[in-house]
Amino acid sequence: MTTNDSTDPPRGPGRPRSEASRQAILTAAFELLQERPLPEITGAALAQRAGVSKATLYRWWPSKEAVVLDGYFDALKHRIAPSCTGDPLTDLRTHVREAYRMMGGPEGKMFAAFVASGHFDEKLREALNKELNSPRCKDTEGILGRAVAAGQLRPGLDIQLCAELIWGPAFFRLMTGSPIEEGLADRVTDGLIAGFGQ
Amino acid sequence: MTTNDSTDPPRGPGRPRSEASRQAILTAAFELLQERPLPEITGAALAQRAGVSKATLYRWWPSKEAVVLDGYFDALKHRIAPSCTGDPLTDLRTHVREAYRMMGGPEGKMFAAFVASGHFDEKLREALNKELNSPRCKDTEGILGRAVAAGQLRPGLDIQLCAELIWGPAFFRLMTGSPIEEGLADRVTDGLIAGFGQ
Amino acid sequence: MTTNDSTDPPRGPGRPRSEASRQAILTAAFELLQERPLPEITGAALAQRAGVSKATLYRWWPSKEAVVLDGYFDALKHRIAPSCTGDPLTDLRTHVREAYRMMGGPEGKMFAAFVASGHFDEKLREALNKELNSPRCKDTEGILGRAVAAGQLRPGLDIQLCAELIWGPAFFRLMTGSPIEEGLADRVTDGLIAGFGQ
Amino acid sequence: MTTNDSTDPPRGPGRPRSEASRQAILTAAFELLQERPLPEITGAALAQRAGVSKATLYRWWPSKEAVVLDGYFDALKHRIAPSCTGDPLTDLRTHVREAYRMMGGPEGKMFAAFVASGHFDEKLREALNKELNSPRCKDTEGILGRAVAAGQLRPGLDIQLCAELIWGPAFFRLMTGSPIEEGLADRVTDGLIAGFGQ
DNA sequence: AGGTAACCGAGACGGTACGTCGTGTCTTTAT
DNA sequence: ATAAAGACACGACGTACCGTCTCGGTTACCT
Repeated sequence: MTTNDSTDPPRGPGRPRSEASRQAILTAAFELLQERPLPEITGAALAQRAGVSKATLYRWWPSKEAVVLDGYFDALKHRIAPSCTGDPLTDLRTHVREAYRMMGGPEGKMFAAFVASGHFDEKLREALNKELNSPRCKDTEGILGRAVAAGQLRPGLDIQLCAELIWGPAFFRLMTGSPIEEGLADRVTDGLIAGFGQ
Repeated sequence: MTTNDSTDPPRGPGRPRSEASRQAILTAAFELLQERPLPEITGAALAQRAGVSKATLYRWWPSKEAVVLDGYFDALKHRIAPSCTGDPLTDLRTHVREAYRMMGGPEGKMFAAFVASGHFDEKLREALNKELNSPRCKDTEGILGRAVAAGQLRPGLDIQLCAELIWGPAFFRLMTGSPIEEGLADRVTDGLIAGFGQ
Repeated sequence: MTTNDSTDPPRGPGRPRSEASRQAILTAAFELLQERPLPEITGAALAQRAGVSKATLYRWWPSKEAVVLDGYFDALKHRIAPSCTGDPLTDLRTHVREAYRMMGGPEGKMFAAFVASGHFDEKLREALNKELNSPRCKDTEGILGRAVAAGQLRPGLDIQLCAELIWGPAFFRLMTGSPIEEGLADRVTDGLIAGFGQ
Repeated sequence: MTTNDSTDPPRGPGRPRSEASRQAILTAAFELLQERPLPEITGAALAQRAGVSKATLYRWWPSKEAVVLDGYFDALKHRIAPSCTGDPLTDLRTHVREAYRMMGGPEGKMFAAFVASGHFDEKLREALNKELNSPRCKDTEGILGRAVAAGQLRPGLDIQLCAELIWGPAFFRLMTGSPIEEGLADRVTDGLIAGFGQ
């Protein structure tokens, strides 16, 4: 969440932080996250799986949720880089497709668990917004902006709202437990283009 | 969730279930729900507040979440009855406004807590969908259908999708912790009418 | 313990106590007593086995221990009737043998359970003393008295003490969990005769 | 019972067991034992009195009875050291007097509670036999043996039986709830010496 | 014949103790 | 200083049993 960045070692005295432990913890966290629902991941199990003491966990992270979230972030190298072909509408379609594919897959499962947990944990929620939700919305808004600029979407479009209209159904499905089926992304995109295109 | 229905007393032998206890429990549940976040509501506190034994709680409900959800349902007499003025578009606007007002207020806070908890509790989620989410979407779809029939929205409109586009941003805001401000409902409605009206 | 006597019916108005239920309860109590240790006999199990409601138990007995004790008494028709052959020393030997055989068998197991429970339950202890312990000691003392009178035991013998010396080892074995083996009774009797005979 | 021995600290890694907690628990156990009957001593009360968590109790002892028994043992420094004046008969008299005084006093009350509880708890019974009953009988037998060797008791005396004849009445009184009055010890000793002396 | 009263079964109730589990902290020795 | 090991205080959990109570119904006596 905060303390886990393995940046810059301008070391003072004493034994340095074990990079091996840090990696083992993050790996263990992600493994457990795939095996069982978040509330069933205990600090003890996490420590044992990583071959690490509980104290080490709490020395570097404020809570077990923070650890697991970092494990999730760490395993998440493939953020949705907004594709950029030149045709904004194609980019949009691809972007939404990828987003919905992710939300409908195992990663979405984890994401939903964090969103749910975040409702009772401010820190967690903020980290999640900062690292995932905000950038993703910004990406979407960027593409929408380019489409408007290219004259493919109506000028004066409420871009921020439009981004929320895109992500909204995914959240709705995720949190109500409905599946995010194959064609949903295109239905959303088509609908919006039909409505807001020109 | 299931057992709480105070319907039909075709009694067999034995002491009948205490209606007073049942009501006290539901009331206590709703009170506590207003006072603190769901995970901080304990079974013992619930029982004590209701002047009831813990055993009585667990005799009738499978978990404290179920109790609290029932308390929430019980206190929820004012479902959003879809207003029906005659003008579908006005009805739609009113409907969305009311929905967003609810989602943005204290009741939405509780609702969000149940949605979040439901992610880790199938029973809870199903009850929530059955009692709230599904009926609300049906209401929305009904209004949209009438608007289409009245020729105020484009024929062939993907009504189910459109309902999700309406509810989606509310869920998005709720689960990311963003406020659902005053004008959001109208922005959504206006946007959709602008896009899908004719 | 007290209320269970099925004596004299000088009845007033109202439905009379069900003799069938009373018997069923006592039988069930004794059956359960043979099946499991006393603390594992619950009021509910007792009632269920007897096909009776818990209320009926508590209407007639003050506690479940009292019920089970009555079941034990009820099944105990063969009190050790002090044999009386004419030779007091032979009678004594037979009496002690029978007493120790009982204490070493399954009945002694139950008896010990009541003695143990009685330590934490005054009522229970008193009933046990009144119905079993006192009469048994009286029997023993009677035989000892006859032996003294017949000049077979030393005159001036402390008869009450002697009875306790006879019963003492049995209690000692019972409460320490040591077995009461075949020959113990005779060892006790022989020892005492050797010491106190003349 | 087993785990409480504060012996040998050949320590490995990890936080060592808190000696302070251990002592506080044993002290609390003994205090409570003096205040109320054993079955009314609850695990929670024990923990609270000792300023310790319930988990710590159950980490080291299998049951509350075991804790209390250890508390009892711990407070019991004054085992009846068999007095040894030179005259075995005097020693015997003193030994029995002390034994009966103990059994008749408050310590005997506790002892009886453990004996009673032990009847339903094998572990408890074994610990009690190993720590108290067996050594005490061995002491008695030792004195009896010396008396026989000194020619003060009849040769060939059944020493083990004789020890049980000595302890038997004390158990009898204890478990039937009769008082162990002042002169009982001497009556027993005198009776046995009269019978088995020479 | 009808009334009254004590009984019966079923089973829900308040209360209390149980023993377990998870959290985050603290205390050791070893690196 | 940091690590593993693991003991610790705290507090919630859900279960079990106790003895009481509240129902609808059932006998019996007593007018």
